[in-house]
Amino acid sequence: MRAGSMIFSLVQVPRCRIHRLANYWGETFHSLSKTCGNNSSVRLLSSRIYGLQGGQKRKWTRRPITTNTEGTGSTKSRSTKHEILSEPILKTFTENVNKEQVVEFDNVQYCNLQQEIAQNKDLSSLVTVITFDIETTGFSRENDRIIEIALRDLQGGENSTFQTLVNPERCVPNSHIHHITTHMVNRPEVPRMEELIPILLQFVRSRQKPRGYVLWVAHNGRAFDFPFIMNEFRRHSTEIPPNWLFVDTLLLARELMKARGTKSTSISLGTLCEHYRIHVDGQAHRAMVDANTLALVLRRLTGDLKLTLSDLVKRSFTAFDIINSKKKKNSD
DNA sequence: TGCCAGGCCCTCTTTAGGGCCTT
Repeated sequence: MRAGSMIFSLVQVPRCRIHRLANYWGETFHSLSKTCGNNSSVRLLSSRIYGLQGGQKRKWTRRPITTNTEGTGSTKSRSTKHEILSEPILKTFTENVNKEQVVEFDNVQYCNLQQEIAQNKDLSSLVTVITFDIETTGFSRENDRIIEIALRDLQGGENSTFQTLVNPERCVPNSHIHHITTHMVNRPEVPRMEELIPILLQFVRSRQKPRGYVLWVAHNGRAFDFPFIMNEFRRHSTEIPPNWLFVDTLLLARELMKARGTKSTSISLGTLCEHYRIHVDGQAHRAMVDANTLALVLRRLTGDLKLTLSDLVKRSFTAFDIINSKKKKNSD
């Protein structure tokens, strides 16, 4: 059986009043634990793009890059072969992606999510939940750069994940953290951020529902991942799509801690994994591994907090919120 | 010389500071 066909789509869930996320995603997460690292993904680790502006033709090389990945808590060493996949969807990403399309994408009229929530409607046909993680050259969103990005669409199915190294065009000083070296990313085959953004937008677009929203989930995303992504977009004169919402699992973990009256407990992703006895399948601090781990943590957190998809949307914030809070703080 | 990230939360608190979390 193909892994993708085992994934339980959110769209297939019958409408009901109580939309427990844990119930919705039960099958999805069950499958996730089996399929992490499988071939239901789009990897973009070896690419070359020409002429992003003006819809010029671009070429993609098929140059496999091999990286060694150490398994956490294990002496086993795995060799992962990264190369451009040949699925039709990837062809869609790599052909005819230009800024005009992105602008067209931004002109789409989205549904009124608040109204849908107020009417207690099932949001599963409107919201795409994506866990994601980035690896960077450091903590500074201004001075550091993204060197790896990975996404997992929780509705599963074919091409539900996206991962790639990113060429930062600078040295990587913190390889001891993620084991991504300067040599691995500073290569012509590895896409630069300005090349990657249109493809990333196209991928997300392929996963979202008609007139729907995309809920990005990251751990400590409010302070780190989301502003980092926003800065990269700003640097390359691209606006964050208006239908992107963000949820921070660190805030959910704090909420759970508070509800339980627990204090002074670590709520790092690693500690949450230990708490929930989640097996990390691969090397932590690699984007895809952490995005997969986060998907499992999210399931447990939303289950413990008894959150529906609507509840999660209510706890989300927008790029505007992040910018606004920063401006407000600066003016204080 | 001192700083070199920044948002959120807690507390010995809000006219502030320290710790956690992300790489």
